Amino acid sequence: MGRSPCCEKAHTNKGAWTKEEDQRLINYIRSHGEGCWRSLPKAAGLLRCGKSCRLRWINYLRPDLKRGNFTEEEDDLIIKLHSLLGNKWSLIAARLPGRTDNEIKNYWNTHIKRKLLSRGLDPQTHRPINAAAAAGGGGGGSAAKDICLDFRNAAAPAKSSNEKATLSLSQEDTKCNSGTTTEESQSHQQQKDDQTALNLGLSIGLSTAAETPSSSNTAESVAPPQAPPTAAAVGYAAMTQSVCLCWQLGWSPSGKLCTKCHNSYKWFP
DNA sequence: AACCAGATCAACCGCTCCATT
DNA sequence: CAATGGAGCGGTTGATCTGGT
Repeated sequence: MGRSPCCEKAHTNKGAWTKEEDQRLINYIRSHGEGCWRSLPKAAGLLRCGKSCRLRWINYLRPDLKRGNFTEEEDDLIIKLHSLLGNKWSLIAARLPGRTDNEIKNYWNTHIKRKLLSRGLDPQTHRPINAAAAAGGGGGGSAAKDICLDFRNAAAPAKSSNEKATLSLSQEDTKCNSGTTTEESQSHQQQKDDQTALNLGLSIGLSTAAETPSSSNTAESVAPPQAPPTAAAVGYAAMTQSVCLCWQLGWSPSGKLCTKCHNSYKWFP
């Protein structure tokens, strides 16, 4: 059944790249650009798998790579992004110019994990380790679950009629944490600070055609629909319909939406 | 100097996603 | 609509480096 292998394994080199191979790849991409990776090795005269060429180029040879140690700012940004996105290294890398997903992944596993552990935080959930254990059982899920999507509260009488179906990760909006120990409260405070500093303008597009907002959509301007749904309405919608979560993180050049959202929110290009 | 353990990072592997046919 | 193939992603591996004994 399977598909043909991505390359002829019998005739490909493996392991570390030689200078000559690097040079061949660089020369080829300089003159032809990044085209079809599958056919590139042959065209470039390399006995390598296309995937291997792609990886080598992206992770090591690309001219715009920033080599060297990560700065404190980059550290913090990675932690914040990871708390929101989980192990979506490519998305995280997209926010760090000159850094690759592989580099960030390695850095996370070797440095940041330890850093968070030393702060008493679970690297996966970004919650205090005690709380993570207490929340326990199946609670070892991805960090992305940290984002509070608690529509049960929304279904209750709304605190404010202006509540929107928009996730802006400010302190007020992250109500899921409930740590109580001193250690927890310290790291909780840290977490709050982190989240306060970063507003990625996450938005939730309910997959209903009932709303037709008219503003443009950018990371900074995730405007509510003209007549914002009440929290109760949002909660009701969430309970009665499938919810489509489109994260408008603001860095996708294509800004693609799922088909449902695209159809529902007609103001998107 | 020799050995070992832990840390680091480049590269591989298998899988999924998505466009095309 | 299903099959196919290429690209990309995330997890894992293994070679190399570094620091401690």
